[in-house]
Amino acid sequence: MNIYDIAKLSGVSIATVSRVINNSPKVSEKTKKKVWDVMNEYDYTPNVFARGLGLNSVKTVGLVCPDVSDRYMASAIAYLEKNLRKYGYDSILMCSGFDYEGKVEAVKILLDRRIDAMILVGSHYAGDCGQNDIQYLKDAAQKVPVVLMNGYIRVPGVYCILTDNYKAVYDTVCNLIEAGRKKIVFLYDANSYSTTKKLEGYQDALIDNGLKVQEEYKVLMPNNVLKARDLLAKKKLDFDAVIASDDAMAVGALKYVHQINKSISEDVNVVGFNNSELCVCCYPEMSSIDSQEEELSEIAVDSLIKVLAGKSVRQKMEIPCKFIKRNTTQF
Amino acid sequence: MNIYDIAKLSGVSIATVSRVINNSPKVSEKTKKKVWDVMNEYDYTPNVFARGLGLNSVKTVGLVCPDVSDRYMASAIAYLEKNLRKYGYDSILMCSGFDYEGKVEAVKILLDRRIDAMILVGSHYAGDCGQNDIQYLKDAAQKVPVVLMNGYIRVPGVYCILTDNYKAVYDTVCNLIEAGRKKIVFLYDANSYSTTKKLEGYQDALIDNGLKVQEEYKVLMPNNVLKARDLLAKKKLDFDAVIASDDAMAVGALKYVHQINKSISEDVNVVGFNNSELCVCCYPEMSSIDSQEEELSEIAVDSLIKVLAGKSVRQKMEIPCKFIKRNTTQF
DNA sequence: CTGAAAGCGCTTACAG
DNA sequence: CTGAAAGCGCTTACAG
Repeated sequence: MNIYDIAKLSGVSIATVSRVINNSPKVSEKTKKKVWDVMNEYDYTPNVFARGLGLNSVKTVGLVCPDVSDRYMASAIAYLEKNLRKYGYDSILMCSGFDYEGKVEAVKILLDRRIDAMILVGSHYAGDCGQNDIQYLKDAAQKVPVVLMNGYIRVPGVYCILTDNYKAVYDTVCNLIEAGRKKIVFLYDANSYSTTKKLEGYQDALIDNGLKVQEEYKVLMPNNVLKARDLLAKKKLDFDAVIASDDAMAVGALKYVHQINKSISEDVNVVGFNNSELCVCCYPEMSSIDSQEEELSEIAVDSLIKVLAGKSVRQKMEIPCKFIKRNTTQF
Repeated sequence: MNIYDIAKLSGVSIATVSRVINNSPKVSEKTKKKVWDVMNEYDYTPNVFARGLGLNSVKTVGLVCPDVSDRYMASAIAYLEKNLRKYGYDSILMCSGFDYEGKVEAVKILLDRRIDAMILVGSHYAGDCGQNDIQYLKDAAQKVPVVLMNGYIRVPGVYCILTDNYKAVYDTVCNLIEAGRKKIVFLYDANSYSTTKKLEGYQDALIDNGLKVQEEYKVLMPNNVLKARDLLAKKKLDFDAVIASDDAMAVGALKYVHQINKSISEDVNVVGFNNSELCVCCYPEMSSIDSQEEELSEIAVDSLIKVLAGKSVRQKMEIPCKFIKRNTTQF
């Protein structure tokens, strides 16, 4: 069943059928209805490939993230898919991995599929692998609009939507210091854009409060509860507060504190990042900085739709994080 | 730049170019190389839409799950995407939600996109909404191969890959009873296929060990740590073991036990399901039943590829779960 | 408001 | 091993 069949059955030309499919205003209501009825009766669906050939688009956006099994990315992807669908866009998912090659390949596959736009989730696309490694994004942005969620690069055609991670960490560390903490550890798992911002916030807060930035207090580690715990145990660092770039490491730290029989809240404060369910699994429950995936996703999609409609949109949009204070962790 | 340009530039016909694109064995190595060189030089990529029109496929599979932000589904989707890509298939993601309408819509959108196959993740597609609600899957299976991950329905063209949830729970409950537990609670959050199997395993184990199945010990609740904890607190149930259909509820139970100053392991055993990172966040760490997403995803993709290649494949494939015993929970 | 016709860029059966 | 030609099923500028 194709457009010719429908045309024949409804006694019009294929041009007219095409117009009613695309809801063209130039068709009379009467013929519109006539054709619709036939299409419904025979359960006709236009062939996407043919439409694609004609229109050079099938309303698809590429969603790329290093790994959807990561809680943060999964939740972003979920919101994005939902929001995009509202506007009739389907989502092709690519888990690119964290390596440069994987990222380049994912972007290439998507471009070859003639997607209408691309949304990259997580700040691992903003050049954490070196200096010139965003060339592939620049190239991609020449072809389709590119949205970066939680990363920032100043490239025409790349729209960046992010939360203010610098400020979130800066403020938190200031609060910790005001509450009397002096030996504050920063745990992180990557050198991505957002992590770098968090690190800067951490360092600046220390400096602005007259504390020294100590190298051994900046700990790079796997983002994994048990590994984080054990690494801290091995290092035997002496600290009275922890802030981590993701919850899993923070929970690991919390467990370590437990292990050495210190009291969370009394002796040590622990703050996580991303406000995942992990925060309420541990004891005591853990404060965390919420990175607002839902809001970001919404802004990302709205902006993208505007861009696709030819409207102008700001190249960088930053919203504040939210500090989620759990009763049991006080400062 | 299209196939005509390449043909002209390499001095052959478009038929030949098409053949080298498709790596047809009928082309001489010499012309193959000649054409390849031109394609590479001009960075030519065949137009997917035109290919789609000609081949009636663009090597895409639809991935549908109720909600990717669920840990279990996210991890399955991640593995599926990765495995499918190995075979050159791209993945269109659809988060259908848990309602019937959403599921039907997701499947329809995918079918309209002329996907080559469909993989449904989670057992919510196996008819948890009523009796006749799998008609849309039957219809879909007429058009493309359908794979159900962790669900089972006996429908031609629907291939079901699942873990033996019944046995996993049955065995666990038997072990609990042998260890002296008598008041075993079962927590669950839905009436999906797999949950129903788990519930059956729970009940049969009780019966086979001469215990009574008590209705108040089967607790339907939201799959959420704090809500689970609070609901149990409100119910004031007296129990000495808990098994849940997902980790979050189990952790909630564990926290409740903590709250009433009972000892996990001494007084109460708690076992979760899906072996997520939540299990190691709580204290003490929690045992859980691993539902083998990675293995399932691999089998799912392998089977699908076979089906697409016209080979025959078993309609139902079931593998055992793995019990993950954490040191601190003993029985 | 409607139709005839060209065009989108491939694939492939057929002939050689 | 290679090419000419038809076909895949749409969209749309043009003419009326």
